[in-house]
Amino acid sequence: MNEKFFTLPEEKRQSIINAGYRVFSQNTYKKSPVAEVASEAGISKSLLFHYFKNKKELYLFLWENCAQITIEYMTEYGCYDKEDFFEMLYSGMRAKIRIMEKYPYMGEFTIKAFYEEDPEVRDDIRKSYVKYKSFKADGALNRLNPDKFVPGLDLEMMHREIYMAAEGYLWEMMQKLPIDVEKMESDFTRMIEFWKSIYLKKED
Amino acid sequence: MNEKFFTLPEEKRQSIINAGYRVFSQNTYKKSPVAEVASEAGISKSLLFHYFKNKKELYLFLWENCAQITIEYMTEYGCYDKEDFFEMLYSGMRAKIRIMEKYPYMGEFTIKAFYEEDPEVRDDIRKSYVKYKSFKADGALNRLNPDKFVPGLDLEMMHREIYMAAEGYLWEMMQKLPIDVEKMESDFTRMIEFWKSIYLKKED
DNA sequence: ATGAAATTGACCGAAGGGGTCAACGGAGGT
DNA sequence: ACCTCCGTTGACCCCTTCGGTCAATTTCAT
Repeated sequence: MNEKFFTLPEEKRQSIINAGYRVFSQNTYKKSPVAEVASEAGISKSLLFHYFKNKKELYLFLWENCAQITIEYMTEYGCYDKEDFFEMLYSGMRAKIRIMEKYPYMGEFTIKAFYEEDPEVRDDIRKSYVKYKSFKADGALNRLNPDKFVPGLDLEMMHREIYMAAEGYLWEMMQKLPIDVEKMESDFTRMIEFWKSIYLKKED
Repeated sequence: MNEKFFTLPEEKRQSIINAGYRVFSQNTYKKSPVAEVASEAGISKSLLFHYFKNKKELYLFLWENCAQITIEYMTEYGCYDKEDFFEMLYSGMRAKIRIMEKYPYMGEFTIKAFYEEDPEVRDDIRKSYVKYKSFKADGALNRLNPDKFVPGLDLEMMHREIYMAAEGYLWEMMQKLPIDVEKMESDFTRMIEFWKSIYLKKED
């Protein structure tokens, strides 16, 4: 891929990347027209082929970029170094919302790419995935201190439940782009407050 | 559309329908090849065009069929006539799982069709949607009796929370087809038990 | 003005798309 | 044995789309 791409003004690079995520997230790899990416980014197809030597390279760049972005934001919002469970939840959510704000279709692209079956890219996707897998912020369950929660609570169920509700909410939001960042933050904050109110032990 | 389609053996009709849902759920209307539907259903393209006079007719039939199926299952599982909130949740879930079992891609197709922008079908989709809208099993919130729940609980939040968790779970399941009906039922049952345990007032 | 870099429109060959149609083959009637 | 009907198909048509190239034009710093 052409190094010139990285010297492009932020705005232009952004629009190319987002056009890519949009197109590839709504079509399979094979049926995603490079021309559509170009025109949506406001440049000619020829120029796009000037930055990326072919469709595959563009696609794989976008894929690698997902991981980069995610790690970058997660680090910035301190998702890796929170002690308290709800704190971690909160910062994770904020990171995710910011990503959605800047790259609305990245989430869907990630999933679609992960399950992509086209032999032209499948193996590269798989290979690159294991490389980044270790960055996942797992082990939140172990960090839960049972003393803080209502007695007898099934912590694993609670964790699953919260996780799924968050997924469900994000999924719902993704259906009707563009997203409303303000609303999402306040919705999520309310939800976390709600969870705290029912799951945390009352100290009275 | 050709009436002969309805006299087809159940199995064959099924496979055509499912092939249709699969293809149209993973591509936009325009980029869904009729030939792919046919070959996946195990028949020739010509024969498919014998049953449906063109692509649009096939697509709209599948769309109408979604509503039919949904209403049929919801009725069969008594989703419209349950009094208790958790009972309703349970029967709704069972209906949904059975649908997913028989028509794995119907859910995704419904959403995709709903947001389809292609001028060739958009208006028909919209029009047909309002026709069925009234069948939605709404108003579950009003049916909630606050006395049965823990004092001070925000019922609306609880409702939203449960709804989103269910969505999140179903979405997760849909990513890795084919579905495991047994597992889904037991997962869901456990989740409902969990919700009951934390939201319902303890009578001791 | 000049040369290099950025950017494009026109173009190409291949593939894929919706839809048609003549023909095939088997079941049933005579 | 022959005909007829009908479910079914493969080959075909014509048009569009796609990935990728390239010569030509525009932009811009010097």
